[in-house]
Amino acid sequence: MGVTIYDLAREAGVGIGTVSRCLNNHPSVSPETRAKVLSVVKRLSYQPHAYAQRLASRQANTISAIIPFFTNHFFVEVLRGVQGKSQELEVDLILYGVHNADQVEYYLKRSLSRGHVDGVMFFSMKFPDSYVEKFQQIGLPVVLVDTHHPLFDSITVRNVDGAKSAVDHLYDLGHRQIAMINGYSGTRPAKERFEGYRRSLESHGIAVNPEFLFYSGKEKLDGFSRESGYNLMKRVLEKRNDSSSPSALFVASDIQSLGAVDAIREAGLRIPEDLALVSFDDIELARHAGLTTMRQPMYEMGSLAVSWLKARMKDPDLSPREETFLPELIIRRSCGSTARVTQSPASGRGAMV
Amino acid sequence: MGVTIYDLAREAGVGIGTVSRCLNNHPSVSPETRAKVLSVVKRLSYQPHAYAQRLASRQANTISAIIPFFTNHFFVEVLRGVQGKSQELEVDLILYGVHNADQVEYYLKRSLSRGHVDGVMFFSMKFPDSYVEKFQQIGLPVVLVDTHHPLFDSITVRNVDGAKSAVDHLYDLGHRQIAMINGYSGTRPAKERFEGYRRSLESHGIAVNPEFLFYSGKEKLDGFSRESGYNLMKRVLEKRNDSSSPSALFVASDIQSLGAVDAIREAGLRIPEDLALVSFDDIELARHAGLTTMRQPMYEMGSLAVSWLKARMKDPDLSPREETFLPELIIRRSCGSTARVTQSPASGRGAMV
DNA sequence: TTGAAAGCGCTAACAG
DNA sequence: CTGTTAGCGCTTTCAA
Repeated sequence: MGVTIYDLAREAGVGIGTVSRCLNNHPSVSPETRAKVLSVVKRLSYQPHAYAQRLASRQANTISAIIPFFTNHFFVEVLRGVQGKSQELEVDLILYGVHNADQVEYYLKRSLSRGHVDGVMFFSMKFPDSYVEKFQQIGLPVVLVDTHHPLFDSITVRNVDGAKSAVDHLYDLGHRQIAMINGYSGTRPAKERFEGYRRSLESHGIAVNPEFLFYSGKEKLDGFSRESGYNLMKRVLEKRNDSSSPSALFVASDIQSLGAVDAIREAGLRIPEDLALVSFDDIELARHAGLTTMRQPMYEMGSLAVSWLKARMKDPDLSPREETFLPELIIRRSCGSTARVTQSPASGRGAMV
Repeated sequence: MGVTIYDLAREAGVGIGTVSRCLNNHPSVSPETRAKVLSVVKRLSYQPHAYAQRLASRQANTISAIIPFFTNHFFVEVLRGVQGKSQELEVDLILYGVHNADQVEYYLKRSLSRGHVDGVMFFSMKFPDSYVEKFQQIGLPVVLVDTHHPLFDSITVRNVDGAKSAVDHLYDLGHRQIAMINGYSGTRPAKERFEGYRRSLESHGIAVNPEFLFYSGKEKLDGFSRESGYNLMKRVLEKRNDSSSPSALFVASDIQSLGAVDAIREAGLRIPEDLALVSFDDIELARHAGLTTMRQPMYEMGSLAVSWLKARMKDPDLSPREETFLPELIIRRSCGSTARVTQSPASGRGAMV
């Protein structure tokens, strides 16, 4: 069906080894032979057979990304980074989008299949213990993003420092009664972001007021949802008549913040005059809604993951690396800062047609 | 390094052919032999080598998707559909995200590489003429989504009908002075959406008023951008003092509509009281912003693309198929309809953590 | 029902 | 510098 190196060899009057060498830029080929072969390559519009190459050379030149698809915005940005770097490095990217827990194992198994991929990136989910041994054994490189395991490379965000900056910012704006809306307390981001909140207050000599802590239960998406933000904000507002009511809130995620905004508006209150808000993530909707937030460098994380994977593919015995990214404060309207970053009203990112 | 069928054969005391038959559920294997082999398979935790299989069986069980990454929202939804269906059908999905025109050719070439993929899906861009012949020649299945070519399967949206519905809706709400903000007139969506606009007015006995037509130039993203919407709306508002000013607008895309909203707000006007808006696409931001719009069934389009590709892989000689999806009117706040669909305030789709 | 053997198209080691 | 040869791990005839 297709043109093979045998065809090329016959046509050019050389051996297949020579053809292969030409194709792979091997140094020891005379310029004339090379020219001759390459002209035949062009004439017959030869295309190498990817899998034959991969079988013979014993590398797939392909990596896979196992990434949750339900966390809307994060994955999009990260994926951009992954995709951009994969292309730059000329490796193929197999995308495994996870919608539920079962799929994780399925994809892990699939990636494990010998020769299938040279490495896998695993995002935002707990890496199953039952698989770490398998990967170690096979020696298949793994890079973890937004999650952590001591035996693998991992790229995470400094939630504690980020949260602290967020709350510091609120403090700097004069707020002293700062409440927090959080996700499910069993999750790492919830724990760490609370820790940052705690540290900030502590550093300013303010005790954490348990009345000011609003955790979601173990619900859908661990409470990192618009619904949860809405409901928790309702609770915040109910308590408002008490002696000391918060003048500002640190919300653990933008998506919750969006729900909180709905609740605040419903109650006829103004942001930031009545209640200032700072949240976390900087998803695209946050920009649109004017939320002050802590930006996670998602693109960069995705991109770095690919670079690391590639490095590890070259040298599998590197000891596990860790990189932590510091979130950046993005000042918009919701916090009431006068040091607001000016934004042109028409700064959309792109349109679909 | 890995366990091969030779190991299995030796261990089970049979030939490799038999092992292969067991693995592939070939009927002519005795139950005992099968059991014996399969137990060895399990014991040695054998994993087939994907590329060896693919080389020998001459099919890749992999498809690729060449999809623009700059059109933020559309691609995300479509990708969800593609990914979901790929998984259901157990084919691997190679993702080629396009950021600029050059990449298109690169990826096309890459997909063309013999044996690499069994089929390719091509989204939202003009399929280069220079490549249609190549694909035809190699017989590599292609499915086009949100774009069209007579020689390939294509899945598109009925822009004309959708636009007509949008404008009909405005008419039904009592508007008679309906202007249109459009993208660059050279693009298919711009042409078709205008055509729908025209037909709607015509069917109601209203002549198209050239003064009411606002086209963007051939700028970034062909004018399907927030900036363009903003700028065109400014022009609309400047003309407002004239004898007959529009009471409603049909905007060719949500993203432009978002820019238009900015401009309207800046002018101190209200939506929908002073100006009603209906747009097109139903990107996620549209929901958030309360835009009435025509929803494109993006997930379904992605999903169908994979199904079709698979069908064509089975039977390459099918004649080209076409499917057109009818956009659905999603009523929100921007049009001022009282028949508004009720929406819980907290209906976010998902959070990142 | 089964084993042996011939590819699939390529890379890479080995002679020359 | 170049041709030959031996795999890579699997599928698939073809005999037995």
